[in-house]
Amino acid sequence: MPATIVDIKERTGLSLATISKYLNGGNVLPENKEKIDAAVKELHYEVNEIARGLVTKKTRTVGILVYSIESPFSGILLHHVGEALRKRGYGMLIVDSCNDEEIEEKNLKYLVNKKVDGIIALPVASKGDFLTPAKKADVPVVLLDRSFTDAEYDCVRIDNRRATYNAMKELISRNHKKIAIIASQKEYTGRERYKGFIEAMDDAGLDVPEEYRIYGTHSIANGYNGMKQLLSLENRPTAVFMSNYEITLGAMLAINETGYNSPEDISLLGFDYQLLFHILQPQVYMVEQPMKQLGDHAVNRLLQRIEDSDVDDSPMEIVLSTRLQTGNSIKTL
Amino acid sequence: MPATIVDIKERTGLSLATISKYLNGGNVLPENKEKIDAAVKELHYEVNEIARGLVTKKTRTVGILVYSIESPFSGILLHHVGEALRKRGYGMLIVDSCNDEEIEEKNLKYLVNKKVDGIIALPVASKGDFLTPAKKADVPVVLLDRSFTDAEYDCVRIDNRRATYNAMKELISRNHKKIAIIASQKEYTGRERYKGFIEAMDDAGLDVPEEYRIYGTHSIANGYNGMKQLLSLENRPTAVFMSNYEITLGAMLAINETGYNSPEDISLLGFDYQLLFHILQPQVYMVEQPMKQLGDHAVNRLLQRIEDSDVDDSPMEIVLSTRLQTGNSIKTL
DNA sequence: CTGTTAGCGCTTTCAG
DNA sequence: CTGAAAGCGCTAACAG
Repeated sequence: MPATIVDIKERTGLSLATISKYLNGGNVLPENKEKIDAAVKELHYEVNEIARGLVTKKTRTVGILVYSIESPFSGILLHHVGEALRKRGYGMLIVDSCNDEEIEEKNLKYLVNKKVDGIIALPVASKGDFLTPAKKADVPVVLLDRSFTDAEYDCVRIDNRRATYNAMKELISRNHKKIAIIASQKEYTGRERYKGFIEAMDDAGLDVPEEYRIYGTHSIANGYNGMKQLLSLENRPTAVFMSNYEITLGAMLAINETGYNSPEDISLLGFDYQLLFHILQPQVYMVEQPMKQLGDHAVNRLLQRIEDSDVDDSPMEIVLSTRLQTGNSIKTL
Repeated sequence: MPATIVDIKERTGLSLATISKYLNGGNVLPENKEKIDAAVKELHYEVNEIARGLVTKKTRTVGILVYSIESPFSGILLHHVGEALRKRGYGMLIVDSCNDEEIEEKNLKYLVNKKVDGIIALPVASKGDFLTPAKKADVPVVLLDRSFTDAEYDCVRIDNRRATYNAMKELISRNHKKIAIIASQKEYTGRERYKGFIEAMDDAGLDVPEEYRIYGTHSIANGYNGMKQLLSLENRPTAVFMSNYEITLGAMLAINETGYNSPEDISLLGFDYQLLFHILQPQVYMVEQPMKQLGDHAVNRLLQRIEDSDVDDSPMEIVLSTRLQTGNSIKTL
């Protein structure tokens, strides 16, 4: 039903080529310009992006593959990604993997079939196999927040290991020796942060007994159960490092329920700062990621690959730095 | 570079029509079936959805127009919407209005030009004017969470006014008389909840002095500043109703900072339950919305309009019920 | 600057 | 059941 370029042709008597050219920013006689403008207005003409995409082989759409759209962390990241894309004239086709690798695999194919110009992926899987269809179809992919062990794709992220290592100094320098960790072994970020933790402890000559290592998933449940378990130990740790937002929430829930207090009974160090942690008592020390920069860099790198034909083709990691948001959740021993 | 149906034609010797028919579930001789399957596999053929869309005039994509993708509330809703769409074979093209009406207007046009089959809108604007391009292009729209005064579009939501009215009974029946409100006059939901509040107070014969009415936006800042203001009044209220998630967060931040306690010094009633409120002290009484049902109903209604040609055409409101999540933030006077 | 022509990759008549 | 041919709405040569 909507007007097409042919309707404009009939209305103005001009040729398709002239109209198309003008509509795409080309030059035409002022007289024709007016004619076209008038027809466009009267007919409420809007380009059919589908038809355009078929011939240009560009959709000006970037596919976003996100492990979970529900997580507040990804929400904030997507906001920045979307803003950066919008400013450069791109839209985003978001697919939610619901933390499920099978769904993720299907979603990836869906994006490729939709002919997105590129993909920004916050993957569930820890290997890049599922990205093969994109590679085959020559669709560039930039990983965001989460990387794979083999650096086959561009990736924009923080140095999770180092960020954790440095944050741990806060606990160690304040004389904590019995430090436990609740982390994820399922997610890339959780594993990296775990390594940073272990390194920091090793370098400080501190032992981490098995019972101090809660190594599950990035979930509220893991934080909750993990903290309960730690608090019930005979030899209770004096401090706990929690490797992400959800774990931190869950852990604090457990502390509240069991009647312990932080930092009196237990000191806390978390990851993924959000405004929310201002209103919790205590205010938790948190490693904060530069969300806007992460989104901006991912978009820049992807559009570079899409728009510059002669871009440096080798995979590239962009690693941004973090800061430690201080609070009052750590007691000096 | 990817294989097309023509490549399959050359490989199998069959005609385009036959291949297309089979690929779309039609019947062909078993012999040909095998040939096509083999070719598809060898060539890694995948349909070009763009080309298909151009001829079928269906993209199997639903546009999502969301006021802010950053809000945890919308994140959860989008998760459910996405899941429901995926199960029915649709994808979602999400555009983020960043709480800005101008962006929203442009985004709407973008979706229409992208030829989405339908749109689910969580609008910023409080009037439906900006949706005209969708109407003109015959793209069905279902509003979600937020409605307009004139019921021109389908809408799936809760009864904000009644939900507030009923929740207020909890405060009123526990003898609170000096009850303040922090709400939004910018958003539809805020205004409706404000009305429900006023009605409840009126019916209880309770007065709401001007200084008890903080009427700004749904933001952490409004909650924070509003609560500070209320706490500094000479004639302090004994209870406060907060009209959404962000306001509740901000208000609790203010309470924590000023050293007051809830429920001892002030009783609290909020809106938009989230797991997070379990770990705050006190646990706030919250009106909880049926998120999954909201998403499911929005998708069902939209797909009905898209797929059933002879659907009841008149705009329809689907209003779901809420429940009150109890906590310990209300003192009985 | 303008117009003609030929597709993009697919589905869909309509004959055979 | 199969194939030939037309065309979705647009852009991209290439002439004029």
